[in-house]
Amino acid sequence: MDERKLDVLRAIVEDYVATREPVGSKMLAERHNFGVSSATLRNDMAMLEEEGYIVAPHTSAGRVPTDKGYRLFVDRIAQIKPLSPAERRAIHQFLDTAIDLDDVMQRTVRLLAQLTHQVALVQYPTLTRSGVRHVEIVGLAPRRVLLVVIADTGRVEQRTVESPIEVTDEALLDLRARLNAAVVGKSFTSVSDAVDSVPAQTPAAFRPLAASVLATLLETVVERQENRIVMGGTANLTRFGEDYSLTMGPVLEALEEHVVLLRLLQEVGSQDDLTVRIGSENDVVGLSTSAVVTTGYGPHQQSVAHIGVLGPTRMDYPGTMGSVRAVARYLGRILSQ
Amino acid sequence: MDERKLDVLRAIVEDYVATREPVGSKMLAERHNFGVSSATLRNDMAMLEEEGYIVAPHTSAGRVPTDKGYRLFVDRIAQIKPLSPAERRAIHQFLDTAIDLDDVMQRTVRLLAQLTHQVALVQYPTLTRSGVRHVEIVGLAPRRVLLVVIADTGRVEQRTVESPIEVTDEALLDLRARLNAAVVGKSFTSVSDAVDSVPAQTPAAFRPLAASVLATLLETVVERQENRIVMGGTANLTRFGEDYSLTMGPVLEALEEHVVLLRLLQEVGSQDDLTVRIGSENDVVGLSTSAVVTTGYGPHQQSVAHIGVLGPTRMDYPGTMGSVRAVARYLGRILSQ
DNA sequence: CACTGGCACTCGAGGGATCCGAGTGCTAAA
DNA sequence: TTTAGCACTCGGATCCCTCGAGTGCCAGTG
Repeated sequence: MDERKLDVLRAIVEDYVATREPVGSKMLAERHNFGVSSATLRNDMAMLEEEGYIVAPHTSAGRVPTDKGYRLFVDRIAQIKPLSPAERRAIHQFLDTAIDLDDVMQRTVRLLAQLTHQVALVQYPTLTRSGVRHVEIVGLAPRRVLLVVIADTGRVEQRTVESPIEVTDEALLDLRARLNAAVVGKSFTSVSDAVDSVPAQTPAAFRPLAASVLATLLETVVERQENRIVMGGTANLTRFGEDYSLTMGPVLEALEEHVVLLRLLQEVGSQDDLTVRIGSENDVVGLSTSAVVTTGYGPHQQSVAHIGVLGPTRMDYPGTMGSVRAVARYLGRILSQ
Repeated sequence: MDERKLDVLRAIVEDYVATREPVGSKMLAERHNFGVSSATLRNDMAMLEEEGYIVAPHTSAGRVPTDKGYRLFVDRIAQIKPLSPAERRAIHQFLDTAIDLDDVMQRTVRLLAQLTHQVALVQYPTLTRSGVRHVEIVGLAPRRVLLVVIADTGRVEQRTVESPIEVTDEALLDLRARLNAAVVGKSFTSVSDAVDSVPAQTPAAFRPLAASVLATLLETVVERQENRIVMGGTANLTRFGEDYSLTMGPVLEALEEHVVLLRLLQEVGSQDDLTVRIGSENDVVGLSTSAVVTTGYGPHQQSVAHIGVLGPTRMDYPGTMGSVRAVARYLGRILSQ
């Protein structure tokens, strides 16, 4: 691929993102110092169009990047833009004052929305790769107990359990001790193996209770692994001009489906941490004019969940990628503590 | 106020809500059987306009209700529309299968959005009027413990506490027992009194730990009383025609401010359970063309939190009010269990 | 006194017709 | 390979006109 043609594509993407208007050969020659005439650029643009990187909305208008064009831009041209010192400071101030996990998630999502001027998505740390710090059982009623599982990421899951038998304090004490002995320190994925032997060891009188509690525990760690997602900045959707705002209905609908959100966040591309999916690359209906930038995060450089940003395909990729990466790193550092 | 003039206003509101277009005297005479001519209606409309209930967008257009007009409609004209059997069934099916409090809230918000085709808001049960079921303290690190407070509504609050002294199992056991003895069964508002005597009774060695845990406990019950709100159905904002969609930016912004949401939900009007705030009656910037319908809910007929719906002032008030009330009642019934 | 029919008037929406200019592709020359 | 020139296209803006729903007012009627 010709060096100058890449430059031309870069210029088209940047100008289009900045002005929201199709860019023509003349403007291009004026604003950038290519050292060649607009006629030459026209030739290059014709070739770019032939190869499918740009397209003209109609005959007498300039060119607009296609999804393929953005893809090439992201893959081969764009340099991830590092944050400004002011922005870095903002991250610190914003996140360091958080008081608990919920608060961290809330603040992260706001921060990300503010930095990128787009819709921010933050997934709670997944249980899969985290470990169990403590299991607590509390009697609520004669035949009902509350099961609380505390992960070492600070996340807490609770479920009520109906017991087939009357619950005594003695039974609770016994079961609590056995459970904690069995699972504390284990990873969530290995809980199922770890509790295998618990029923057998439990005194026969408590066994029905133990069985139902264990069943619920397994459900909790297996089924509800990656449940919660926080979203923010939806108001930013209106800031991209009418053409995008009008396609906003489907976008908002998609964003309300947790399943969809999870798919968006979790479909990670290569081993490269920063993933960008552009337009039709999202196989979600309604997001054909949207792009998603995601990355993993987690304590100690391992990825336990994802964060990301959604906006129009016509977005500032270098800046967005920089913000997402920076926030993810800082978030990981906070969770490491 | 003349009987027929009220009828005319009703017809104008209903037609305008249905068609989204200013209604003129002719249409009105055709569609409804007033038994009088359009000229008579014109006179009535002129009076209604003089009194500020309706207004003409421009000379040669029909009339549109003002906020004051909607207000009169809601106060004196509208009959709350009961749900259809199918809708009732939907509520049951939707809410009965919920597995925990989070799930109940999630499902409620979806349900409400679906029933009303608007933005639904659901506040978690407030702690203020609920009682403490259990307090749990778990050691996380030598100098850090996790405090978990379980309310009798099933809501769970957790906070980490930094301890000034090394935390021993013995200290935890002691403190846990004392705390639970002091506060279990008490309402959240009386917790502060209930724990007064705890530090004095605590062995001197544990007292610094007790102090910091207590401080956090009080913070939790006092400060974070009415924290969480779930929202859904924002995509419905796009379904009301362009004129409303274009004012959507400010609306979405308002909806992202938790403080604003809380204000919206909590500013209850009279003792009457169903509160409607129309247009400028919401002193929130950006909601001048929106209306909010809220009501309280809670177990055993007492109101511990609020739910509501937000949409354009041009909304189906009778239907919306019916849905909100029905969902609130059923939600209360579920929480009573 | 309330209602009605008639009438002149207003004014926004919609439908051409026209113009303008940014942008294009092509060709021939440097 | 690049450039200058040129004919051509076509969407957007502007203006103008018509159309019709809707209004207010007035004089007449039961």
